[in-house]
Amino acid sequence: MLYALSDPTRLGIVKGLAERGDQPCGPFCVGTAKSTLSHHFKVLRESGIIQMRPEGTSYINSLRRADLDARFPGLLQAILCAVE
Amino acid sequence: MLYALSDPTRLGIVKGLAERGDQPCGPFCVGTAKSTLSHHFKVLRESGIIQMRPEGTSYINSLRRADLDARFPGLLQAILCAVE
DNA sequence: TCTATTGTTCGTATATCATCGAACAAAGGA
DNA sequence: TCCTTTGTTCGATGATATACGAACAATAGA
Repeated sequence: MLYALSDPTRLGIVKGLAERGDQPCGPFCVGTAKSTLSHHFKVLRESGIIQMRPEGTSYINSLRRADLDARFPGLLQAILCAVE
Repeated sequence: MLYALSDPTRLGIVKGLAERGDQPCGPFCVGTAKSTLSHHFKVLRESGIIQMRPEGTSYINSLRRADLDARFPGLLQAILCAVE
């Protein structure tokens, strides 16, 4: 998990989801290739930090806050507070 | 800082310092080359996580808990708790 | 002075990672 | 049916990281 969040792009995604709520991948696609973003979302998914659910023509990403708090108590919040 | 702690070797060093208190590099030199350890200690030092003070013929490493808590409140503790 | 201990630095090899473009798959709407 | 949108997968590439041995510097002690 620390590895997943040690990349600035991925940390930015997590921060964005925390601040602006669930959203698809699109909004993060600024200045980065689609395939690169897809890779980062996959890393976040496989490390259990986010989940994607299909909705209409796209997918909605959301933070798995409850799961993370259960496995790493306080860690996500500490990281999000420190990101400012 | 997340990058520094995302490496298992470095996380092990930080955990060792937290559990067993200040100590030189030597005790961590099991199964890893001296130069490799020196590199990891340097990364930890440069990211502000530990500090080294000369003492006799060697150096003593210590966690910079106060500084870390000031900059990233609760983060170190959350990580150490999660490491078990 | 000589030797041992402790950690650093250097050069190098290997592995991993981030990034990209292009091609692809799935679903909705015209 | 055709086209658009959204995201994935597949190489390939360049950058970065990890790891090692060997040589080095500084210090303490015999």
